Parts: sequence; C-alpha cells; structure tokens
Amino acid sequence: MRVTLKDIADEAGVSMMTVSNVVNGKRARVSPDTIERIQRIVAERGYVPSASARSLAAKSSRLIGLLVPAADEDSLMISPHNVAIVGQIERELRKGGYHLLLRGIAEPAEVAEALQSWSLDGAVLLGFLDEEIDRLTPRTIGKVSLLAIDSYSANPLTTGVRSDDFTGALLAARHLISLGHSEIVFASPSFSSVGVVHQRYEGFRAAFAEAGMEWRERLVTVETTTHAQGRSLGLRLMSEHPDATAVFATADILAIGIMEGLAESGFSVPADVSVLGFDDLDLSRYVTPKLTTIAQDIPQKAQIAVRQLLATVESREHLTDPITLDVRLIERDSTASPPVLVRAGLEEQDARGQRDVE
Amino acid sequence: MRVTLKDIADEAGVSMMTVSNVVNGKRARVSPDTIERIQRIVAERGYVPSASARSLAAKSSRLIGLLVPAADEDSLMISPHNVAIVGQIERELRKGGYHLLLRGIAEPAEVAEALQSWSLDGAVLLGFLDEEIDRLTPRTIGKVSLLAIDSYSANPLTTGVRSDDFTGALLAARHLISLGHSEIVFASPSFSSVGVVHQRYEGFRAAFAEAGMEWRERLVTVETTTHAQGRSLGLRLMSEHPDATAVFATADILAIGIMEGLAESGFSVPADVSVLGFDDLDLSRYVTPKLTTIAQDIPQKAQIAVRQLLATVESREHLTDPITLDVRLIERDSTASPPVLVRAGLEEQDARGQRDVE
DNA sequence: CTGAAAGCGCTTACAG
DNA sequence: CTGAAAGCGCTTACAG
Repeated sequence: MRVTLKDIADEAGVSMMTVSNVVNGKRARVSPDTIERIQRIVAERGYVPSASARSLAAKSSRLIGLLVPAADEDSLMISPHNVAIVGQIERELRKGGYHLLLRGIAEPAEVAEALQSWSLDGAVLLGFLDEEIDRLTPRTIGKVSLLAIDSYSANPLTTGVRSDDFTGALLAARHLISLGHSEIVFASPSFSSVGVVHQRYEGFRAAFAEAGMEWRERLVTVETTTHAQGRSLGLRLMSEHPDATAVFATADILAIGIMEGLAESGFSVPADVSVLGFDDLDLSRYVTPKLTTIAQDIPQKAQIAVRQLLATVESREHLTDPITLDVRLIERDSTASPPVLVRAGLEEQDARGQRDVE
Repeated sequence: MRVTLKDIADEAGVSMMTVSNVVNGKRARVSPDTIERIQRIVAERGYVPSASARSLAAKSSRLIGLLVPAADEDSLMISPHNVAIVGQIERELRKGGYHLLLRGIAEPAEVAEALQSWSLDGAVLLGFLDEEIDRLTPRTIGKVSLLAIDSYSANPLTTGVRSDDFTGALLAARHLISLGHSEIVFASPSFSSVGVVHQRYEGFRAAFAEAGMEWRERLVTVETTTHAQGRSLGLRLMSEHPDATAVFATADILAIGIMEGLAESGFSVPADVSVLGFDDLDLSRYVTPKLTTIAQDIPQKAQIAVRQLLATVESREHLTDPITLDVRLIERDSTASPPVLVRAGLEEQDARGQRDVE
C-alpha cells in the first residue's frame, strides 16, 4: 500500500540504510550519483517517511506538544491574547521541521499522558497557572523539555518566556500619573504573591513610589478575565469608587468590557474616566474610544519560545534561563487628564483668552 | 527507561497480549481477576502506551490533522471566525480518544506530506478555497478521510460541513428590505461561480426576487477579508455609491472595518447607512454600534464536523454527504430604516402630533 | 562509500 | 480465557 524505505531501496538497488541516509540529508556518506538517483525515485514514487516508525526507532519524535487548559465540557481556554500565539508557534515549529500536537488538558493527570503517548520531544504550556506548573514532577514530565509561556513558576523542570509585566504596569501607571491621575483602580483577576498579575501589581505600585506619591489601594477583581465580567465591573465601578478618575485593567478584553459598563452607567471615557489595558489585541483598535494599552510583541514571543525549546531539545542540554521580553505603551484615545484638571485647564484658557482680547 | 507493555506483562506474569487486551478495553477476553491485577500495575507504574508503536502495528493512528493555509513567512491564516473552531475540534477529538495534529500548509505539495507522514486517520481542512480542494487527487490524499469546513467543492474525495450561506444572505437582505432599503451594497472578497461567497450572493439576490424588487447590482470587493480593507472600503463607499443606504458585508470583520471607515468619512451608522455582517463574532457585540449580523453555531459546526469525520474513519465506509447548518439573523444596532424613510416617518409623526394637540 | 542485523513497542491473526 | 510468532517501517551501532 504505502511506499516504504524498502521499496525505494529495492528500486534503486541499494540498501535501506543508504536510502535512509539520503532522505535524512546525511550526504557525506553517500556518493553523489547514488544521491541523485535515490532522490529521483523518492520524488517519482511520492515517498513520505513514516514518522511513527522513525519516532519508534530513533530517540526523537520531532513532535512538540502545545498544552492548553480545557474545562471538560468547554472548549480550549485560549484567551484572545493567546490565540495569536498558537499560529506563530506552529509556524516556527514547521520551519524547524517539527510537527505540532495541540492538546487540551482537563485535569492534571492528563499531562503525563499527553507528553508520553506520542513520545513528545518537548512541549509548550500555554495558559496554565503558576501553581499548576509548580506541581509538575519528574514522574509526569519524564525527560520531555517543557517551556511555559507567561509563567513565573520556579519549577526547575521547566523554563519560560514572558513579557516584562512589571515594566508594563510601571509604564501604564506612569502614563496615568503624568496625565494627572492619582485615584486609580487596579482591575484584575484575583492573584497570589507570584505570577503575571502580581508582577503587574508591583510595577503599578512602583510607579507611585518613584513619583513620590502614595497609592490609595483600589483593587477590584473579577473571577475570569472576560468582556462580560469587565462590563459588570464597569457598571458598578464608579459607585464603589466615586473618587476614581482612571482604571488600569490587566487585560484588554477586561478593559473593553469596563469601558462598555462605564458608558452604560453614564460615564464617558476618557472625559470622566480613563481606561488603560494590557495586551494590545487587534480588538483594542476596533472599539470606541480606541484603547490605550501596553503592547507585547506576540510573534517575537512565540518565536523565542520555540527557539529556546528546540535548542534544549536538540542539544539535550539543561534548560536555559527564563527570558523576559520588552513591552511598550501604546497611547490611543481611552486615556486623558482627569475631569478636574481639564476644567482647571479650561478656566485657565478662558482667562488667557480674555487677556488676549483685551 | 520508559515503562512498556512487556514490563507490565512480566510483573503481572502474563503475556503482552493479555495486557494489550486489558489496556484496550477488550475485557471479554480476559478474566476479571487478571484485569483487576493488570490495571493496578498499570496505574502503579504509570504506564502510557506508545502511540507511535500502536500506530505502526495497527492500521489506525487515532491521529486527526487540522490543516490550515499558511503563507510561508506569515502565521497560520486563521480568520477570527475560524479561531473558535480550532478549540472546538480539539475538544471533540479528545472526547473521542483522538489526538490533533495542527499543520499549516504553505503550498499544495505539503498536503501529501502532512497526511502521510504521521499516517493520519483523517483530516479537517479549514480555510481552503474550493479551487484548492478541487485539485486534491488520490495520490496526495491516499486513503485518508478528508472533511472540508465551509466548502462547496464537488471533489468526491472529500466531504464537508458548512453553514447555510444562501439562507443567511437571504435573511440579511430580507431584513434590510423590510426596513425599507433598496439600494444595498454587497461587500465581499472577489468570488467565482462556486463557494461560500457565491452562495451568499445568490441568497442576497433571491431576497430581491421574492420581494418582486430589482436589485441594482452594487458590488464592491476587497482583496482580503480584514478590518483594514473594510475600513478603506468604508472611507470611499459613499462617494462610489452615493445613493446607497445599506451595506451587507460577507464577514463581520469586514463590516466592522466598513463601519469605522464610514464614521471617519462623516457618515453615521445606522442613521445614514445601515451595515449588516455575517458570522456573529464576539467582537460584533463590542463595537459601537453593535453589529446586526447572521449567526452561525460554531460549536455545533465543529462538533458535527468531527462526528462526521470520525464516523467515516471508524466505519471505513464511504464519505457521507455534505451537511448544511442553520443560521439566523441577530438584530442589533447597526441597521435601521434609511434616512428618507425616517424623515418621512418623522413628518408623519409630527402631523399626527399636531392632530393630537388640536 | 555501503550493508546485514538487531531492535524500537506495539497489534494481528492463528492456535490452543 | 491465554500465548508464541511475525511484522509494522524505520534507525542505530557495528563492520567492511
């Protein structure tokens, strides 16, 4: 049925080994003539090597897993922010001659099965909590190289790639402070003393410290980072924090929901309240007003993640240290000076106007 | 290193075959005692069967491919509309005990390699043009079952699952006609005489026919279905079609771009121009005004696609006939009566108002 | 530069 | 209810 190495070898009148060497590019060991002849036959017959056979015989499968949390009855939990990463990871792997197994994980025990059943050479963990990564043991991981995206887990069995969350939040807070805000709400999912959100919290506070200001802690949390939760938060935000003039949300999708809730409850963004997000989703440019946010370079993140993972897979060396990527502030239309300052400015302007007329 | 069938067999004092039968649930052939003992050992040792070995020995790999077009230097071409499908497909496959290989296809020749190298049992084609699917031959497909999503290709080697595009466009046009519109622009990527967009075009025209109206053909096309192309289309739309009072776009992302272009060039949606999309992306509820659109049941589409594919994979029977899924109109805020009618209505109202006062 | 042999971890008939 | 043998399509040392 299927064309095999042996078929090609028979037709070329050589051993399977020689065909194998040609197919795998180990040309130094075969004469140019033979190479040319074998390649012609391979093309003619449409020979495609069996990856399972190769995986079984060699110690490498050239298969990388992409593990994503999945509530059992739900779909994969790929946040809008993570969607772009999936495609980029596939592309980088394909360029490197690897294949991608996409796997949802409904419960911790499935990780071992996912890693071992196809003898994965490595896996990328996308969207897991640091606590979950901390719990990974040698028994479930085996000898598979693991790289977690957006993780601050200290588990020595894994490495990671993440954005500079601390600096991102620092830039966000600096921007709001420079506009004259001091009463700022920090909106996020609930967080512990480690992880992405905690880093952003620390960066946010650091901006106040460096400005010599004191931040009156205004924390609001959502159960899940969704538009719906953001909206309901936006609806009640100003009654819970009547003095607030700005909100920093740890995700664009949350910020966009907050803007909608704010608008529905009669507040104008940014005239009454400024809103600042994190991620720079495409979506952030489609909503009104366009969202000011912290941008991450997603293609770069995926590229570095894959390269780092493949480096350890191919060298079979120890995991490299975690890598942290730069972020930057993207100013759009959802942030402005707080209402009191704007009014003060207008009065000043009126005064000057009068002077000019005189 | 790895725990194998043989390890379990030795420890249990039975043959590999017996362990294999237990692991694969063929319990009828083994005594209850033995089953219980083997299962305990399997759990203790953390035995995970080797999928490559099983794939090589059996005729089935329990691996399904998800093939997606990919420009070489670009990421996977997963449209916002297709993003949701990926996660759903993975979930359905996992529930059925299959694994998912996600593969970008940069050129046609890669399809054969993608299908054969891991001996896929089947594959889902997502985002390919009908012309590309038409060109698939037995040589590249082999005996792999293929299902194309959103395809109208007549290639007998594949089957398909798609939404009722004809009816969707019919509902869209009926809605606009019932609001009083007659000068409607049809915005889409360029299309041939077959395929999703052509179906929508036919459905759109059918609504005019059934209303006994003549549609003054106003076609505008974009190169790619993106927000940016929609925006630039929206910017020039009213100068190219000054009499138009509505636009039907064949994709939400396009419609949302058009709304932005329209707004930038000083037209109000829906007061001046109504806009209607297709897909019902989450995004459609986040923009202002919220987009009226045609909804497809994405989870259902993914679920039916997988079930249909697995049915032919497991029965090894012929491919089933293509399935067409229902769609429905979601009325939101981007459609209203055309300006002249609104004005006429207001005058009428004024007149009535006066009568009431008298 | 080329080859014969063993083995990767399973499943599939075929026997008993 | 259970087992011994062959084989799936490759790669890996080891020889020549």
